[in-house]
Amino acid sequence: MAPGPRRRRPRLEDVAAEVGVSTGTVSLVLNGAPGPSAATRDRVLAAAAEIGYRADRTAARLARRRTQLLGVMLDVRSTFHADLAAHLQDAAETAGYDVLLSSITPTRDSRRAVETLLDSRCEALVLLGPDESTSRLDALGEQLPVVVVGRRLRSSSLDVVRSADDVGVAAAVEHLAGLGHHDIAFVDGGRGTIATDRRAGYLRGMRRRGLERHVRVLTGGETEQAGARVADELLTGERLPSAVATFNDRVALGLLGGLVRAGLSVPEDVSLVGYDDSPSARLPHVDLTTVSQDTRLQAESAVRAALERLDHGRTTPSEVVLDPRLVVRRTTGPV
Amino acid sequence: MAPGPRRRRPRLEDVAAEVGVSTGTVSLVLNGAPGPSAATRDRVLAAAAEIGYRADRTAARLARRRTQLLGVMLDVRSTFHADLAAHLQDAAETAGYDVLLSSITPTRDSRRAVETLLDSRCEALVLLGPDESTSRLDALGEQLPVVVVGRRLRSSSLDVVRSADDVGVAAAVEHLAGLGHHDIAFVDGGRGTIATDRRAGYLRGMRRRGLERHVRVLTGGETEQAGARVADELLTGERLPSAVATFNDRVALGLLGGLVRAGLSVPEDVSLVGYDDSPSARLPHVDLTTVSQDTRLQAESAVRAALERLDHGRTTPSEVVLDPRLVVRRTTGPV
DNA sequence: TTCGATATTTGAAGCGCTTTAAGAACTGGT
DNA sequence: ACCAGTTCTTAAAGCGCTTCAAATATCGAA
Repeated sequence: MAPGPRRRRPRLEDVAAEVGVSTGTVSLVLNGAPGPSAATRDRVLAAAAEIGYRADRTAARLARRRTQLLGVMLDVRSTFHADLAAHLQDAAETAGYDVLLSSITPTRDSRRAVETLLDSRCEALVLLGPDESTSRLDALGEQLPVVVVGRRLRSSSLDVVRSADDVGVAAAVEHLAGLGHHDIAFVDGGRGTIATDRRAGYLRGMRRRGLERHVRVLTGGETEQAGARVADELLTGERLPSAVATFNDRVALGLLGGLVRAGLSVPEDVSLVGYDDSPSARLPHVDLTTVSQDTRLQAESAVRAALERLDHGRTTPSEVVLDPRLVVRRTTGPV
Repeated sequence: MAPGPRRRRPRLEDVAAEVGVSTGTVSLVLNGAPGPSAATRDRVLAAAAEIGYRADRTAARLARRRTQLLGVMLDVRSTFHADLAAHLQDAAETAGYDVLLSSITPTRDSRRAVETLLDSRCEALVLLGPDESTSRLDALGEQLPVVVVGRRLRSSSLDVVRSADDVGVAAAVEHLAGLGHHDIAFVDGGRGTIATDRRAGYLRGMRRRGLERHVRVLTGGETEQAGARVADELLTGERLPSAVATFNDRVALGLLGGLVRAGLSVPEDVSLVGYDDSPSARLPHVDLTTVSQDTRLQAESAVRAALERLDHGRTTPSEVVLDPRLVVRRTTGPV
């Protein structure tokens, strides 16, 4: 079929002309507003379908004095962000808002990503793991409702949704201790607030079980490399812990790889717990016991926080801290 | 700090008033259009910065009779799509277009995702691995320029960007044969066009090396489960191939897990090749030899295809087939 | 029939920006 | 000082839709 002549997109006016009413009436009908009679309603709807009319959101956003747009900044290449984004999409849609996704890329930093959102007149912003400084975020929060997801920070103008990292690791320790482990080590994740929280959770978990003297924090990192390094360290050391909790799944995976290559079995020789419940943790040949953050709930909380400000006039900052959930798989077992 | 009174967003008119010129002049300056004198230009720019003016894209899109919007439909939870999306973003930006991302979610199918794009008046669409029927896609293509990425199809109205799957697998076979392998099996991926192409590539690669009588196609699937199943099958069978090429990385990973658990070493006992170069393939303890599709190039090609239609009046369908690239890592070795 | 009340419909004023024809303000040459 | 030729600016007409006061149509009651 030859590419037909691309016709002008039908406008409200075309539908109106077709039916013989004013554009105002058509608009009311299409938006389900009260007023138009049932008869008119039917005719308008029929005509709209007939000529394949689709409202132009661009124009609608301008005319209505609201855009009903929720801006989401994320790194689309992070599976965690992607998961959140999908749920944010759903939650926003339910509330009658559109979502505008703006991803950072190697050549597009968070400042630019946010600017894009602002330029399209988003009414509120949801920032996934933003790397901006607190003061910049604060300044943003003065301009419009901003919800920060996954980063702990106290601010007078921002809302925060995050999960209780310390609780997650403490639960992991509790699980291991419950399996009879005493010699439980922790692989640290560096010096971010997240790492601090998770380490704190480890210490608390150990203390609660009276295992203070078994506390062993190993310097780790955030990647598989770090995990592999720790594996070497443990293998050459004198004492192998019976269980290891780690900063995140990637570290756990690196560690796992290192141990298995050295001929050790998990969980027979060492039990292992990760953090994040990333897709790789779910691979059948990995099947890592880990801690899962409920992305759906985080997304819903973020949308709710934004809407409270937008539609219900809240002006005081809110912080939602969700409890993560331990997912027991096959890398942990009794001593 | 108390949340200040949220001030009205400054408009073009405010800048104009500040400088004492018309809004038209300000608009010309801000868009770098010829006309305004250098002096005026400076004063306008200064005033705009001063009062923190940001143009409202929503209004601009309406006024200019173009939205300069490129709609991208994807499943944000696919790492492959995410990668493409990031590159599409960059490529579009370079060409002066904005990108609108619309993701399918468990509760939002591709039809709705596309509608969102249409409603915002995107000028062209890039669909990543759309699952719609060819006829629906064709119909879409009649309405506006549409580029389908990663799906082989012939259509009179669509542009297609994809990579040559057969070539990729053939390259894998070639690599293995070059290492001295003869007994090279292939784990199949089902009955999609992609699976068909990859299988064809395997057969061709084997034939080219004169290894017809070693051809062995194993029924596989698309997931790690399938790979694990194949591992069992191979282990219980009489003859273990010396190398295996697989439909994709996930299958390869499942297979790898199965073999290692059975005490076999890769690549010492069996060489293994995946397809996709997914993040898991790059994990240090996996380090899978695989075939990579150049996402950047695919993205750039897709944007180019769209712009050719939009800005240069092309009306005949185009198809870009890119050659994938073999990434040799550590799961393949000499016989 | 007539009238007030109620149900519908419409006209017109925007939303914030772009664009362009036309006007104003300069040039420099005579 | 005057004029054609340039260089700058501006006024005004939209873009496609929403909204709402005002106008009109409809209806039951008196």
